[in-house]
Amino acid sequence: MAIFLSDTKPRNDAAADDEPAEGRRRRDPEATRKAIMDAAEDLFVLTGPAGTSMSRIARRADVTKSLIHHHFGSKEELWEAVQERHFAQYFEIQMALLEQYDSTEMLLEESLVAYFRFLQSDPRSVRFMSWRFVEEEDGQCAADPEKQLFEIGIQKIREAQEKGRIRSDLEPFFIIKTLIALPFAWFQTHCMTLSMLDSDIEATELDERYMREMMKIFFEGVRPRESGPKDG
Amino acid sequence: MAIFLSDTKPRNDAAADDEPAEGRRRRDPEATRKAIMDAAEDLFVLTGPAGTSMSRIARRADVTKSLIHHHFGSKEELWEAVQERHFAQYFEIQMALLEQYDSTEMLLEESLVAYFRFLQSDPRSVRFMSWRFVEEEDGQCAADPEKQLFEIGIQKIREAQEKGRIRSDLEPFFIIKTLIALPFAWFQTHCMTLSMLDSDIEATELDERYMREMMKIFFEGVRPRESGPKDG
DNA sequence: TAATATATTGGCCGACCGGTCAACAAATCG
DNA sequence: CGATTTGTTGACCGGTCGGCCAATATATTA
Repeated sequence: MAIFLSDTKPRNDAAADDEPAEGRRRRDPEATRKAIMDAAEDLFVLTGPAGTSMSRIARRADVTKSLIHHHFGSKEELWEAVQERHFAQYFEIQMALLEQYDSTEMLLEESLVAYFRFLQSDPRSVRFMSWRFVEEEDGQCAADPEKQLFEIGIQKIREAQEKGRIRSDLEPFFIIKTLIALPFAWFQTHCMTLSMLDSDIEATELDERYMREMMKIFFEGVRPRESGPKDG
Repeated sequence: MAIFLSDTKPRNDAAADDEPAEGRRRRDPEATRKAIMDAAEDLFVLTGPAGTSMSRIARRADVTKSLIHHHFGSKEELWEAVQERHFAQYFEIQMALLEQYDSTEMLLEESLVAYFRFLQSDPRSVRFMSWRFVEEEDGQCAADPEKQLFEIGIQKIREAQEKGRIRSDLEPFFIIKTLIALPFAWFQTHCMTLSMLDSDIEATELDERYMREMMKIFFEGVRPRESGPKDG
């Protein structure tokens, strides 16, 4: 139940040589905003917006609660700001990944591996997404950048289909959906998967094995067939 | 932001003909426990454990807060009781689905369709699972019934592999992982998917299309190959 | 029926919630 | 330099949180 999580963070570690010993740093609103968002992101990703209190964020960011309200307004606005910042860099990374994908040279395989590696290296993204899903209230519209990523991805897949790299009888949108689902669901259930299996298996090795199997299935599923499907 | 959700529920709707008008129902601890758990489940699934207050649950169940504590102890214990009850019936359904699967007669296809239909008909299960993922704290061990389901599923797939229905070069555990991931991720992101696409598409029709495409990919991926994989 | 057990209530607790406010201090600007 | 803006603070607000407790009403039992 209890999560150990230090609520205080050294804002600057022993680098105050040109500053008077008794004095505070001279104020720096940008750094303050960043410190608040960093602390908020740490806590939000861990306990979600409902489970995270403003005072906890303030303590962790080493500022007063009032200062958070001064910079961000309400808790919800802070949560949205943190989300925006996080997804901005998420979309940047994904966009870079997508743009370096060239249907004539780079295989879809590499994109899938890249996405898998990204989620593997950044579990926060998985949890962030999960909070969004679970938080979803009435209208919950998908973010515009997300649509944009999908549109580009769809176009790339369509090109690959025209070049005969991918089966043409599949709709690109759904291909992407499954392509995302496979790595995401793995890492979303990562903790429970580990606890279900023998604990002497290394997590990273398990990841590799899943990735291999997942890709075997996926790419056998999407690669073009020479002969039509036969039954009986 | 605001979710409309009536906090009170008629415990018995106008069926008090043999009861004195002024009197309360005579007490019924079983029914009370059920009423509390029903209300708690409604709210937990919607706003999560952290976002749901005991008083809200009490109001919705039409009992006092103290009564909840009397029957369940703490909020966490209530949350666990509700989880247990929900997963008990989830596992019961899944077990029934699994047991009717016969590798000689029933195809894996039908199991996948059945799972898809189940999640489609019961969005609460998706949200429940999601809360568990997101709530995960340190040890978070997988429930025993869950392991049991996996073990049976693995065995069924192994049988199918021996009968040549499924590729033998895939580990059954990972086959199940992907098999679950595909429908689950779809419904977890259902709301955002709908908002991303043109709103004139019917949700159920979209579900059907996803299911078809997902199954095309998955079963091309897991079905046995006559010839080995060729490259170049 | 009396005694006991338990389902149920309303009131209360201290802690904490998100948020506001006046005051102050450090930048900025004139 | 003085005036203004703005980052920052601590005290404080009403409200709600989860939980506790004594009292009461109903069932059960002896």
